[in-house]
Amino acid sequence: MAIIKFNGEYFSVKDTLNCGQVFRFTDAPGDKFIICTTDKCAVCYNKGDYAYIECNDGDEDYFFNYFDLERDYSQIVCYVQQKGIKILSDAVTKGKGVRILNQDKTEMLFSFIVSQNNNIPRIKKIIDSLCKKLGKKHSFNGQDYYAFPTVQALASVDEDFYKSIGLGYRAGYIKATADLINNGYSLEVLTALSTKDLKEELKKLHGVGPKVADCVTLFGFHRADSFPVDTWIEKLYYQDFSGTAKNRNHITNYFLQEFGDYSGYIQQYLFHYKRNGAD
DNA sequence: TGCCAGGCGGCGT
DNA sequence: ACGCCGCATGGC
Repeated sequence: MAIIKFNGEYFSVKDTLNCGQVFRFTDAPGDKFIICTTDKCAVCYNKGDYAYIECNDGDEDYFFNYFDLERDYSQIVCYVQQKGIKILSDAVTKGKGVRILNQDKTEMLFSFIVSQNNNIPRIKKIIDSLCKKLGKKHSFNGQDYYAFPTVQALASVDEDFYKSIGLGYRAGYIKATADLINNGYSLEVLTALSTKDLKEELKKLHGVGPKVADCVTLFGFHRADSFPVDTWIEKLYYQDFSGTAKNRNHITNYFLQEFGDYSGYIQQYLFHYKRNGAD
């Protein structure tokens, strides 16, 4: 067992998990969280002035990168506060421990196809059953968990299977995308593209529109010049920014112009603030 | 119960 | 390019 100990000022495990970027985590006793990603697992928590990550020996580098620990978030928070926008300052004061995780591209793509027009508890449930039914069983800390399915496993079942676990009309999207990637389509080669081109490329996939593409560029490729607009952010834009743009694409463009390469971080602070309350 | 959820594809204009 | 509609399911 390895333990990563990291200054907790800009790393709140709880806040990082509760801003909608990740779905495979559960509560554990003692205000801890069990986090699964790809085929790995860790127990994470804050205690005193520090955040702790307990993982298997050999996974330290993976989780150091996963939690984006090489990045200086004080500089990001400073930029956000210097904008002088009240709701932003409030959001970042409340959520300065939010980090953007470096997650697996494939896992993000399938997870956010599942997420469309869906609610977070249900998204978590569906992804959990995908892993249980199609993922490889592992154990960590004496407890069983399941890896995110390989694309081979995802492609090995038919659309009816996906309907049977509650995916509804998204079943066809998952199946089509699984087949495509299993037949050789590579997400990794897309890394060479600019964020704009990357988004356009992702949107060609069945079931991937502007919002899902923005989530994949932000959470899977760590492109912070992305600003996903979902129903929460849309409400916030009209209520708290007195926005006048008429559709979600325009809202995205508004925020990108305002916040440039910091857009993705700001989106997370705002989403966290809006969904978890201002208290 | 009815509205809503980290929207998208298809279609008409 | 833009707007509208149907869509599966279940959380609350």
